[in-house]
Amino acid sequence: MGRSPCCSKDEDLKRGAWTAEEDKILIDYIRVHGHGRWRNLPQKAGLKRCGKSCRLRWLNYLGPDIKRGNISSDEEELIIRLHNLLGNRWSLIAGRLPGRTDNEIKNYWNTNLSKRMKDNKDHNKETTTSSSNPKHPQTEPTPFKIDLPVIRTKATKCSKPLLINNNAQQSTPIPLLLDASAAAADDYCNLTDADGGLNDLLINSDVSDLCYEVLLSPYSDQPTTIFSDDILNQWTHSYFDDADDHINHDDDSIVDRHCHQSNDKEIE
DNA sequence: AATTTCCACAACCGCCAGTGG
DNA sequence: CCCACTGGCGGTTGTGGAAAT
Repeated sequence: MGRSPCCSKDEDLKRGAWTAEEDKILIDYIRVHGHGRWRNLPQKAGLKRCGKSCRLRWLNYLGPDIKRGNISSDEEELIIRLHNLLGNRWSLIAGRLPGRTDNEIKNYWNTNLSKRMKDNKDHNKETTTSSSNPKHPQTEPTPFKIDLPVIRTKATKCSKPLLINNNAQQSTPIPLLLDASAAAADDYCNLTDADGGLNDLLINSDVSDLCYEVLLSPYSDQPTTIFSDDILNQWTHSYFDDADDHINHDDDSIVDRHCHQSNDKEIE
């Protein structure tokens, strides 16, 4: 016997678009009682809605900090950069855009940007193809082999930072790699949200300074984001300085993180 | 003017992690 | 440890309006 669903489909609950009246009821209720306890909220507020639906309505539409209106070009550029960096991690991306919700950004990406990105990609492919000389085919370029530990993102949460990949034996610290293109992969370690610390760093930092991009493969025009050592040191120290009881610092080591999740894999 | 297609976005759904009893 | 509950996330769907035919 599993958990009961958020709202039974048999119940006489209203679905679909919210009316102005329902909005008002929800706003008034939250103004007085605050939000939380979403499951019981509709009943207490007198709404024939599922709690989850109320929560979504509040978070995505009615909340006081929600910014309506068109996405500016600055915001768009930031979304593109962050998506390149983080993949489909809309809540993280939204955290960098005050007043914008993850849903809004997700919609904007799906309707505008993803198509544009695809078009750009196609255009690049065409350009590359048309510029090649069939009589003198170039040898396939050798993929740039980079022997680095890779952390692929996963859209799940970490709660505890654990030590730690010690590369003290290496003469130069190796950069960590975040492969945003693998964001949907199921079984890789997550680079974010160690008790919120890294999230905060991501959210509160200027991403344009965080990283640089390289093409690891000549077969893909999808750049891979590499964080510079400086940034990683900054991240790891500013975060872990506050958590010294968790961490043993090692001067020449790059701090690596593993998730608490049992299915986390070793970095490659 | 009527119909069809496309687009934007609000809303829904299923899953997962965290939490507390 | 187990289980139920809650909140949160990302993917997907539904729908109304605009544009095209």
